[in-house]
Amino acid sequence: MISTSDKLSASAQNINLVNSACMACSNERCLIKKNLESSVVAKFTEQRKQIRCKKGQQFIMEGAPVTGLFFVLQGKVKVLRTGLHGKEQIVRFAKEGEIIGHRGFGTAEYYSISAVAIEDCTLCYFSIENIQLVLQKEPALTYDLMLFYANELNKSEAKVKSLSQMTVRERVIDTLLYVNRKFGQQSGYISLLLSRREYADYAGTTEEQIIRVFSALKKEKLITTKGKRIGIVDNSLLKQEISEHNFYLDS
Amino acid sequence: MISTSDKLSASAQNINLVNSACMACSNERCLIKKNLESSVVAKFTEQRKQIRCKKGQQFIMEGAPVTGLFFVLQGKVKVLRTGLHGKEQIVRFAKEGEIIGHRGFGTAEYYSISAVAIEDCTLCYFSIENIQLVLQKEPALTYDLMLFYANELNKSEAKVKSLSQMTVRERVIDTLLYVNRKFGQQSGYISLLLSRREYADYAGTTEEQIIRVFSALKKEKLITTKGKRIGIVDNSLLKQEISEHNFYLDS
DNA sequence: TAAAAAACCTGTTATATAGCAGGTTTTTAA
DNA sequence: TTAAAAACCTGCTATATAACAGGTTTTTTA
Repeated sequence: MISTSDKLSASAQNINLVNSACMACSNERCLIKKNLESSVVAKFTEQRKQIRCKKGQQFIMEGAPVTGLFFVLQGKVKVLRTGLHGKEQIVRFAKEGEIIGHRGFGTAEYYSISAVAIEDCTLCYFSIENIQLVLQKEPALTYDLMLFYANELNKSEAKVKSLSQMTVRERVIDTLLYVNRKFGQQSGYISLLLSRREYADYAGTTEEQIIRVFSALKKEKLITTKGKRIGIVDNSLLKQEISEHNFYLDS
Repeated sequence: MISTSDKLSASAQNINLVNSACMACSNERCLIKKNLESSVVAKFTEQRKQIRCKKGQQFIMEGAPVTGLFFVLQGKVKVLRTGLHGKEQIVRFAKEGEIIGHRGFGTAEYYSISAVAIEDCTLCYFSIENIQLVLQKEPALTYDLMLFYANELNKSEAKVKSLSQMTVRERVIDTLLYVNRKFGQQSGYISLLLSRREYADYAGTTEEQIIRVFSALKKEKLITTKGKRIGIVDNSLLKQEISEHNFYLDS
């Protein structure tokens, strides 16, 4: 078994080359990028591996042993877990700068989620051993990661609340607002192209219900649709409808 | 405005006295206790405040500004958030050694939950400023706290899954197993005394449903009841019934 | 220990939502 | 460009669960 410190120094000759990859990276929200002034973190990024993923490709398998952490360099990803009777549940969507696979951190031996590219992606990969090493050496990064987890926890609990207290229509609206907030619109339609089924898997309902609610919202001129594309027409009215549920998390 | 470092040195004369409180503490699972060998953490515990709470008393108010973190020294606590139409939702139950109020950490300005003592409690309190100070100085503690958050996140997402994919009966069983796992039984009944309403608020259903499921489980000789007291008769059969939902989290 | 309050229970009804079936449109790929 | 596949849509039905109402038992408190 090769020790982790060996690995960390193994590719010393690549420092400039690989560092420049992170240095040149424009994902300001990336935790690694944010802590790059630390020499420990900078050295850590030598161990970074870059992975390309085609649309539809799965790069984390639920139940597989946890080997490392992924950061989205470019592209969009859906994070999901397989539920009862194979029904898949979409946990969240991720874009540039976001961490994936952190749920398996620490105690968990196996990934509790799967991750699938919803468009062609470039991913940064770090092994668990390297991460644990750098976290022990760089408290600022650990602190940032802790805050990230705290934030994720808040979002997850907001979802618990939404599932247990919102109607299907409200959850669909909540989902639309979430996707729009996160990915924005381009020429009048949400930039993230999802099937009705995927909306359902995120909102915790069925395809048919999504279709029904979309139809209703369209009739009420709150959204427009064109095939799979969804456009938000009246954001504030949609927000208003779920405002009683303490909608305040920018998740 | 008094600087935080001033506060940390203010009660230097109490070191032995106050430290001994944490030193003598028997909550081995407490993160503070676990990191007490660090002099930074030991010094930090000087700032600990002890609070007593009567049964039913609320010590964190949803929406109030975040001032600090609580640790349960003794007693049992329910953590809840107020939902739509005043319907309360119980997020979790806490016992000795557990952290409360961490959800407000970092970005959040206001507590997203309330905390109420379900029996007489003794709490340890630390202000946010002191905690942030000690976290910056003691990476091991930060790391532990990070893992704690990661774990909480897993539990929360397990709950998302349970809410969206389990039937009411399954959720009730899940709740019974959770409470039993966490608080155990005494003379044949679960040590935590909850009303049917509280079970409902945790399981995400209504009082009536809880009562119906309890009746059914009683008829099937899986549990016994005596007033509010619930006894688990056949743990393994109950587990079996929800096993398809990947029941593996000791939350 | 008696009165009041809280908690518990059961039957009935209402309703939101899931599931099914069969059709149409859109997208993908040969 | 056309065929096949995937995605979308609508009406109908089934069903799990919530809500209501009115009663009983248990617990609390004065």
